[in-house]
Amino acid sequence: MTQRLDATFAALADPTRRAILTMLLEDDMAVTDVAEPFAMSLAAISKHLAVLAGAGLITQEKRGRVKWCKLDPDAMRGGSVWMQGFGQFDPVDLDDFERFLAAEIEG
Amino acid sequence: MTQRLDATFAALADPTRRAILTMLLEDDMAVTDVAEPFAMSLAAISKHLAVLAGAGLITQEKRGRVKWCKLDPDAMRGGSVWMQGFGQFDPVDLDDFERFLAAEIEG
DNA sequence: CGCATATTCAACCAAATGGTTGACGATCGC
DNA sequence: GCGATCGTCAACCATTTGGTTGAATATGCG
Repeated sequence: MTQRLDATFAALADPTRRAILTMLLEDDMAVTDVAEPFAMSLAAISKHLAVLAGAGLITQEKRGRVKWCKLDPDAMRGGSVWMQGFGQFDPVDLDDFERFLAAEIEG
Repeated sequence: MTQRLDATFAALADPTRRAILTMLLEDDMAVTDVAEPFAMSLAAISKHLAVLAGAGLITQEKRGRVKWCKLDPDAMRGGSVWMQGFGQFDPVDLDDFERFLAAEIEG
């Protein structure tokens, strides 16, 4: 649980990766197309996508020679609930947060 | 704006720092007391607190020789709104999210 | 004053991160 | 089959990160 949050937040801590996620909000994309707007090698983007996939924030499916990247926003739920528990700036399921808190403390 | 999110998410990506934040949810604490439950040097905790303060997630006020650490949950709002915009798992101010999105894309 | 407590600083270290380039393995289209 | 395209792998590099220790700087207490 803790490691899941580690992965989620670490993945989101990079501006390139957040930009990729916003792009995928529009539509699923091939790796090459994801890379196109960035001033960075395809290999670098490929690594970023691997990080996002590792955190569960995207899924990748290879069809033919192109690998399609699809946003999986549900993977953000854990982190979102965690943050909301602190801020209380938005309605939040307190039971959810209590469980996260407990898991967090026992490491 | 982007850098702010960088700092927020990077700060939250470490389990020690998240645990510290949950401790501060209870009450304000001195640095030494924050460090007590961890199997790690005081200096290391001091650095973690500096990271949290740098991200605005806590404030530190020195009174006498002890430095009090106080949770500042409002600093989590930006990241929380950002995540909610993706997941849509909870009510969110869509206008807020649109602005974040725009800022994110132009880097 | 003199000692203990609270916290940071500085130097150092190992490991992780974010990037590069070049070669490579698949797959598509002609 | 062949050349172009899609994507990853491997090796390398610089920087950042998360930790250590030991010395230094305040501040409080008797």
